[in-house]
Amino acid sequence: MNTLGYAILSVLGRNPCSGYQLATHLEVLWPAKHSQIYPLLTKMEQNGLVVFEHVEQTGKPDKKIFSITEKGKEALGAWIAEKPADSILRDEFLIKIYSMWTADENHATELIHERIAKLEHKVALRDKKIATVEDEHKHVSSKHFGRYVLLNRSNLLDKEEISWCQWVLKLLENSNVIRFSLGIASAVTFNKIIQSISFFSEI
Amino acid sequence: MNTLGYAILSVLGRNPCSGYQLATHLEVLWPAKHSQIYPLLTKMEQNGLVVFEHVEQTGKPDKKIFSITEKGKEALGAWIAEKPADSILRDEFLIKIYSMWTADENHATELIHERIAKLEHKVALRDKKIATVEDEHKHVSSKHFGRYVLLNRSNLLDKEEISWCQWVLKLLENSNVIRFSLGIASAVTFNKIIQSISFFSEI
DNA sequence: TTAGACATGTAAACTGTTACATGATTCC
DNA sequence: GGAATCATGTAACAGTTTACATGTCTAA
Repeated sequence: MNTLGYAILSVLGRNPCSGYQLATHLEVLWPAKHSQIYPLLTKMEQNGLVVFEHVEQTGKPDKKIFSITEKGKEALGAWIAEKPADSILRDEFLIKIYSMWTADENHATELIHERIAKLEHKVALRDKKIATVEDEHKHVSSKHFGRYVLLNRSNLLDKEEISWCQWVLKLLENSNVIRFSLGIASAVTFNKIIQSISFFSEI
Repeated sequence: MNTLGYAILSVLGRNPCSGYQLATHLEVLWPAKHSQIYPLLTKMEQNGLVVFEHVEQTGKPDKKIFSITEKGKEALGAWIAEKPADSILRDEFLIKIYSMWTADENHATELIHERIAKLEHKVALRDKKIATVEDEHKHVSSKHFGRYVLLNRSNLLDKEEISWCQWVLKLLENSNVIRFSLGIASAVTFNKIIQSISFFSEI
């Protein structure tokens, strides 16, 4: 069993659901496409980790509702007790930021503004989700506690990244000020600008 | 060419280096094993994006020092101008946190403490790296500016995650207080505890 | 003396993405 | 009329990891 399998067991541990629903719920935990989820569910069902029930629907296609079994819960519990593997982040944005100034300096501001817009959008969506979490699910005793704290985690981190973006924008702006004013600026003005650039690193 | 290829070009854009060195430098940009890097470098060399020079060494194995070509710079520049793909984060810790309380509540505190330790270790290492960045490389004009801002980004985010971990620990602690004191606590005390639990969400 | 850094490569296995396949319903 | 949602599946391909291979030097 791979990590995706345990992620699936985690989601099913709260609510039985279809492969289609799993694909959306997994997004925050361990992103996967339906083409990976369906075959794995079949395999897990054969191994007795999950069971499913056919649900006929009118107007919509029929679906299979999967639930976790006792064996599945045991397997999940054993896996959780192991130390988690190091996290892996793959983000093209980081590569582009890294090389931005060697390749095309003017494009940098646009790239960062688009990043901010995306992050703000994500935060807004999650804020709505957090707002619908009822107070009784915000406590350790609730099975929705894990989801609640993870939603908050993502938002804290995304907001922090927005702050970082704004810091970088400030650095870019200040460097433009220097460039435009170098011809007329006195040494005193220049030093003031240089000092203002490092305002963030002192926080 | 895949994203790893552009990540390699990005690193070579600053400093020519060997496949072995690339493996370490790529860690923050696009993690990859040497078994993936070496064959790709050969392919990129055949396509004229990079060139290499044999360097004989005594005591150590010989190495190939790769540099980016003009064609490589053009390819990188064109790729940077495209919109970055959505970032992908795969983190087993998140799955374990999500399921922690259904499977084994007592283990949660340990898991989070280990997370904090790891994050603090990473931050300390990066702080050292940031400290060695000279002031002239902290400006947009430097080819090390990208690395400098990315180091700061990672540290800001890791520090924010440490705060989040401490918030979760607080929630867990408070729930224990409630559990232990329920038999003797007055309604007033109970309400005070409940209020203290949400202190963080008001920030 | 044993682990880790330096250094490069290949092969097999596994994981993940894209494309192919089908089809009704609802909302703009 | 077209896109999105619901719903499940397979096949081919691309990307990533683990294991196999080899060998020296240095520091704990």
